[in-house]
Amino acid sequence: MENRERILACALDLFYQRGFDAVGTQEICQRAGVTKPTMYHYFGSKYGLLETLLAQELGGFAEMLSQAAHYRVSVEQSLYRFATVLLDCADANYRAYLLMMSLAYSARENEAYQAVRPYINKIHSLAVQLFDEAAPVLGNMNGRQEQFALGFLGLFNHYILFRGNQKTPGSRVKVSEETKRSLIHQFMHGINS
Amino acid sequence: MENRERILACALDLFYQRGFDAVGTQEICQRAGVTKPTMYHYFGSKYGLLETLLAQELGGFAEMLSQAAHYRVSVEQSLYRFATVLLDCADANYRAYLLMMSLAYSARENEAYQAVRPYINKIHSLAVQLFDEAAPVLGNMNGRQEQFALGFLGLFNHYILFRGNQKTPGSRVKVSEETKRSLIHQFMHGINS
DNA sequence: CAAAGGATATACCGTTCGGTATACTGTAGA
DNA sequence: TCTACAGTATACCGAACGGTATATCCTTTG
Repeated sequence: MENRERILACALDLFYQRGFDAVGTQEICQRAGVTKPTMYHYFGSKYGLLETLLAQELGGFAEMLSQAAHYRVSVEQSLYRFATVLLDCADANYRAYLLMMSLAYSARENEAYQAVRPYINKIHSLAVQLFDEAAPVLGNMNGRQEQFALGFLGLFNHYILFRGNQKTPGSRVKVSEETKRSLIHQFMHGINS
Repeated sequence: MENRERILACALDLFYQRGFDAVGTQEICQRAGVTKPTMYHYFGSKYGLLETLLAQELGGFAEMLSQAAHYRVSVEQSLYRFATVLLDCADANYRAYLLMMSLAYSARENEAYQAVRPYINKIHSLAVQLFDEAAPVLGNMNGRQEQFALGFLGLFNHYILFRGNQKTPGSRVKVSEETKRSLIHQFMHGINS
C-alpha cells in the first residue's frame, strides 16, 4: 500500500506540471521507483490511472459543493458559502484542481477530457441549481441561470488559474478572504462599486 | 504554396480536436497528403508548426484588440467595443481561438503553453490597460484593474468555451448580439438586474 | 541551355510509447 | 506444510514517436 500511493502522487505531479498527454508511463513509474507492470497491476491503463487520481483527489469535492449549492438566508450569503467551498477545495488540493481545470478546457475529443467531464458537469449543474433556487428572490431570470452560473464559475476559475500563473512556482497560492469578498461583490453588483 | 497551407489547416483541425501533445506529426502529414520531410521543410519542428499556426491565426487578433483597448465616450461603450472585437475574433476563427484558450489553461511547463503565452499576456495586458484608462471615471479602483480584467476576460472566455461544449460538433457557435449585451450588462451591474 | 535552389519523396534513424507474458516473491489461510 | 494470491520484476512486444540523410524533381534565373 505504498507503491500505489507513490504512483498516484508522482502522476499528479507530472500531469499537473506538463499535462496528461505529454507525460509517459515510464517517467511516472521511474519517479515512483516502481516498474511498469506494478503500475498496470493497480490501474490497468494510463487512463485508469488518471481516473483513479481524479476520483481520489476530487471525489469529496463534489460532495461538499453539493451541500453548499442551496439557497439559504440571502443571495449574498448563498453565493459566499458556495464560493468558499470552491476556493477552499481549490486551495486544499491546488494541483488536482488545476489539473482538472486544464483538462476541462482541453480539446473535447481528447480522452483525458472525458475523465474530467463528470466533475465539470457536476460543478456546473450545482451552480445552476443554486441560481435556480435563488430565482424567487432574484426576480425574473428568464432562464439566465445558465449565464449566471457560467459567469460565476468563470470569474472564480479564471482568477484561480491566472493567479497561479503569476506566482513563482514554489509559492503557495491562496486566495485571501478579502479577495474572495471582493470577487463576490464584483459578481453581484458589477464594477460600479 | 498549397501543401504549406494544407498542413496548417490539418494541424489546426487536429490540435483543436485532440490537443497538441496527443497528435503526432505523421497523422498531420498523412491527412494533408504530404510526407514528413515536407512538413519539416516548412516549419522545422512540430513546435515550429504550432508557432506558425498561432501567428497566422491570431496575429491580427492582438492588433485589432489593441485598437479597441482605449477608453472612449463611456465605460459601457468602451467595454462593448472591446468585447465586440473579442467575440468577433473568437467567432471568425473559432477553432484557433479555442486552441489558444485550451493551451492557455494547460500545464505551465508544457512547451505548447509557451507558444500561446505571448498572446494571452497581450490580451490580458490590453484588458488591464482599458480599465486603467477608465480609472478616472470609475473612481477609486485601488489597483483593482487586474481583478476587473480577470473577471471580464473570465466571463467572456468561459462563456465562449462552455457554449462550444454544449453545441453539437457541427453547428457553428455564434454568440448573439443579445447575449453579448447581456453579458456586458452582467459584468457592469452584477446580477441584481 | 545550364545552373541553382526550393520543394518533395523514399527510406531510414534511435527513442519512446502504452502495454504484457512470464516468473518469482512474500504472506495469509487451510 | 501446502495452496493461493496479491505484488513485483525481468524482459520484451509492435507501433508510433519526432526527426533526418539523401536523392530527385521542377521551376526560376543567368
